[in-house]
Amino acid sequence: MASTAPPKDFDRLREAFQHRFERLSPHLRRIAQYALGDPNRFALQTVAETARQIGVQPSTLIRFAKVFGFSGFSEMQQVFRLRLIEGAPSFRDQIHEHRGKLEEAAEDDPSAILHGFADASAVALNHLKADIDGDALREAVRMMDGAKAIYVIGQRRGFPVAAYLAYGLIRLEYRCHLLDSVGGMLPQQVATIGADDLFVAVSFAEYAQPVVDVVSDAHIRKVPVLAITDSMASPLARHSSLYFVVRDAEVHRFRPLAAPIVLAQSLIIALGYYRDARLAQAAKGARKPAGARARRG
Amino acid sequence: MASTAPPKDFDRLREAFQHRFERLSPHLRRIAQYALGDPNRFALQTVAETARQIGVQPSTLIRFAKVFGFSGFSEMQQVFRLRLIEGAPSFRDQIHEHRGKLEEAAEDDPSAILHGFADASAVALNHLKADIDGDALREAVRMMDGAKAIYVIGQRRGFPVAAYLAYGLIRLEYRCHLLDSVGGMLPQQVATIGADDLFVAVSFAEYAQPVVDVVSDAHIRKVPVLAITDSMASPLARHSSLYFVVRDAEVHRFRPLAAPIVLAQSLIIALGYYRDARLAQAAKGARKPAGARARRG
DNA sequence: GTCAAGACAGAAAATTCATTCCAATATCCA
DNA sequence: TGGATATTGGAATGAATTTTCTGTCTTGAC
Repeated sequence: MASTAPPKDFDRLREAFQHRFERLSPHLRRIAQYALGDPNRFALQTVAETARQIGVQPSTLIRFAKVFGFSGFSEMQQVFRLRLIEGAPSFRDQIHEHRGKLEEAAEDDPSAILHGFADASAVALNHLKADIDGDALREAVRMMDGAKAIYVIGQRRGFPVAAYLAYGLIRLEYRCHLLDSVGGMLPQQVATIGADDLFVAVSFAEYAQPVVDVVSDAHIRKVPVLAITDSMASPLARHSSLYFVVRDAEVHRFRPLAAPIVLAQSLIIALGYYRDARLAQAAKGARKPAGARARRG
Repeated sequence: MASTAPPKDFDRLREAFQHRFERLSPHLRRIAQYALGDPNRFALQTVAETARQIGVQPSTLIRFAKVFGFSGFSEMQQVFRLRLIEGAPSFRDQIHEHRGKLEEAAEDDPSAILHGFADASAVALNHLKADIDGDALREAVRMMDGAKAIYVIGQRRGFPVAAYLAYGLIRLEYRCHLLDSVGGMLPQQVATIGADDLFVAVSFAEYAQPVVDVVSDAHIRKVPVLAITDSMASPLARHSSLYFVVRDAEVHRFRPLAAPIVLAQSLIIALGYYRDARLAQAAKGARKPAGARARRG
């Protein structure tokens, strides 16, 4: 076994785990993963408990410790325990420490910026809960589920949201295309979209012109449009069949994206349940009259 | 002995300690004091160790536990240990509580899904505030500001975050490229990145292989890598110069993106302030010796 | 001043736990 | 395909730790 001196502090041990990870056997890898993935639990559980959770034998844990130069598991676990005692002085203290200087002198303290921005985002999430109408969500889900194909567009600040929507839709196995303007063929792409498709647009002030153009074009051509935007007065709101307004207060000259992202995720989740329910219904209905035809290739 | 049901969570136990403190015998008081004064240590030490530190006999600790309705010392210590495992008292409990009533009763109610998911995201934001180290943020900002060019990559769930980072960096007028795999030239693109550039990677479990490959390739070639991922055990953590771990609990089979998004936004904001400060400094320094040359084309 | 009730110390017992060792299995190389 | 090496599984062992138990001490009341 490795006779090198065992790492005595957590950071070194973590580095050792990460450094030797590739050279470890499968079981030992899983141990390393578990230990780094949930170090607190690892610090407190007994060998038997941890072994059972990982799905290895207790003896494997001892071997693991010895590979890294410890005399046994307990000695290695001690490093994890010390981190808990000394490393994290106290959650409570840290929070209080920041709360004092939170609102004011934030500019040169990244940590304060993070705290402030996270708080602002949390506020935005509360606004979201209050603002979004349940019926509108239901209708949006129906629109997405019923579309032959879904085209998603968003630029600048809206692009991440659009990207998530496209990702989620594809994960749910909907036919979905994220319209970037790679190749500069955006208008031509949009021209192929029909009335039984769905257009999903995400745009916030100041509204990116291509998105506005594409949406109003779609609207004229009777393509249903679902919009996520930041004001009822937005050009997207005017030209869409259904839209969600997500208010965001500006913080540090930036607007939180948390609220629209959460809205997008919620839409995807709701759509997933909706589709599952529809499929279950269809399967049940089809079983009696026409035989087993619940799934088709 | 008190035959009342023992407090099962830390907050209740703490209250019980405080409430009955005056009525305790001297030794039991000292135990209560020690336990609340250094709960982490109390959670980790053995009966013998704690007894020696307090200056009482081990059996006194068992009696202490029984006074509060526990079957023995170990059972009481378990409450202290759970607190450490689950992080700050509230976070995980909140998620679990909400998960119970919100996740189940919600399937056909999009509004409930939105509320539940927004709450879960808010919890994730609290995690974020507690987890992210201020020094690491500072270092990340320095890395970004000092890089000749910044390359951002992220796929699947990480793509929206990567997209936001790229957007923010470009808005701040940093030289930045978002690496999508359009055209399938990803490895070749990466091969052109040098040691004075910076690589920013965003990836969560299950880690998209191209991102992992690209990061480990960059790491080998000594290109600094800044990673945003979800575990210390992540392959990104292994191969990066600096990484942020953003934990989030799965809700409705989807993981909230709010926390990594907020982290990304905070990084951009902090970077903006940092650059402004640097430029102001440079302008002031340059004004005297060499005339007005604060900005260069 | 004595008695009673609770608190405490310390050793002994019981339980739990980490560790060891060997057999069995899987993996790799020829 | 066969052998060799590395890896894993599982029961047995031994150490450590919690818990129990009994006797002693302190405290307060009558």
